[in-house]
Order: sequence, then C-alpha cells, then structure tokens
Amino acid sequence: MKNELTKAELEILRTLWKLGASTVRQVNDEINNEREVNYTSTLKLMQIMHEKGILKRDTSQMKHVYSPAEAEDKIKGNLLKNFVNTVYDGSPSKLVMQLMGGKKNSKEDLDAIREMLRKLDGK
Amino acid sequence: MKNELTKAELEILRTLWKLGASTVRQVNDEINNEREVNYTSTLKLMQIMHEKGILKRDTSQMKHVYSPAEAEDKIKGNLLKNFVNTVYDGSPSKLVMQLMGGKKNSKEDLDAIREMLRKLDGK
DNA sequence: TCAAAGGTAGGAAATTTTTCGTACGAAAAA
DNA sequence: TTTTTCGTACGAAAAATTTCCTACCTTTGA
Repeated sequence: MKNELTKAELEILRTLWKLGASTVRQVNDEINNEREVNYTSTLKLMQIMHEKGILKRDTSQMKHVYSPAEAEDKIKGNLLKNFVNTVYDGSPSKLVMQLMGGKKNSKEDLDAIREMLRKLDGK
Repeated sequence: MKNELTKAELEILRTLWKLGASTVRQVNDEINNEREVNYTSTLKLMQIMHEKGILKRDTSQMKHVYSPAEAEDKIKGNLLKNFVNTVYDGSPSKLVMQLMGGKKNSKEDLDAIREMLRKLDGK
C-alpha cells in the first residue's frame, strides 16, 4: 500500500471522517458546500481510491456506501510520519519546537517540554 | 505568494537547506545521490521556482546561485500550518497528541503536556 | 585558435492528477 | 406502463506537474 495521498484524495477522506460512511452523493454534496465539483468527478475519484485500497465500499445496495479502509488515526499517523520525514528530517521534536516557537513559556513549561521531546525522539 | 509546494519543489528546498546557497549543478548532483534526474530538469524547476518567487538568485556570475527567498523557519511554518489545517482541523494539539500516542508517560508528563497543549491551542 | 565542456533559456513531451461526458441500468414518480 | 430521476462504469479531456530536447552562449584547455 502506498503511503501518499493527493490533495483531492485527502479531501475525500476528510469528508468521510466528518460524515462517516457515506454515498458518493453525500460526499459530493458536502464538498460542493466548499467548491463546485461535478458528481461524476467525485464518483470517479472515490472509485479510484477504492481500487487503490484507500476506501472500502458496500455494494449490497444500489447506492454504494464508502468508508476509509483504515482507521483515521492510522492514516493520519502515516501522513504525519511522512510530513516529519520530509520537512523536519524525521525529528518530531523539531516539529514541536516550531509549533511552540514564538510562544512565551515559563521555565517549568520549558523543562516539561524538553522532557517530553526527549521521550519523543527516543521513540 | 501561494502557500503550497509540489513534491519536487520541496525536494529542491530541502537540498538548498542542506547545502546552502547553491548552483543548479550542485543541487542536481545532490539530488542525483538519491535518484536519477537530468540536469536541465532541475534547472527548469529552479527557474520556475524563481519565477514564482520561491527562490531568489544571484546572476552576477555565469553560474547563477540560488537560495530560498524566505527563511527556512517561515517556509516550514507555512507548511506546518497548512498541514495542521488540512489534517488536524487546525488544532496543533491534536497533532501533538498523535505524536505522543502509543508512548507511555508518567502522570507528571501528562500534566505538563496538557498544560502545554492548552497554551498551544490558545494561540 | 578552436574544439570540448558546461552554463542558461525556452518549448515541448511525458506523466500524474483531476474533471467531465456519455452510455446504460435501476428505482421512483407520473 | 412510461417517463423521469438517480445511480454506476468507463473512457477521454483538461489541468497540473515533472522531465527532457534543442539551441545557443561562455569558459576552459588542448
């Protein structure tokens, strides 16, 4: 299974996470709240994602019901791992430091954070 | 300025972060340690990135010297912000919780982390 | 001096991703 | 029953991204 998602694929997943298992119609309607897309475009994309194994579907009814093939946490974990690898050289603590950047924290906070980061990188 | 980078653009930036300001030749050689790419492909991409304002360059010499137009921290900050928005619904603390997931932490650690997250989201 | 090596620029080809048109079957409504 | 609506499937068009070919200029060294 490949570990990368296109922008449009992520949009579909985000919608399914929001709505839960859904038909193409439901997903397309939701997306069209944000931007205009043709129904068959969404259909096609979800079919491709199914072929790729990103989505599973229930075809027992005429209106197929789609859902992510893997747990939300797992998918997000893969995305995060990939992001940390490509942007922060594989160091999660660098990412957290960037997140904390520009915030004023007490000495105790900083100590706690340092300790947390130590464990984080020691993964 | 647009806030998204393609995969190949990020690869160029990563290389420049690693090498510092460089010629196309230097960047291409470095990338070719990882995968095979034609020199003119790298050249073209860097020219496009220059047009887009992602890279600046010094053309006073024949061998143009390229470097990122903005600070590494700023670029990474934008990437991170975008990532948090699209994957973690704009909540940095959700991201950190995922990072910490699956790790065993003491009660004190957890308290410290909770406090940190509070500040993080209170941004 | 002049061939060889290495540089830039620009256009076009190739690939990947996204969108849509069309055909056709099933369900629902008239 | 017949027509209209709504669904899937499939192929191709369109758009975005990546790669490379060719032309031409400058520097280097034989």
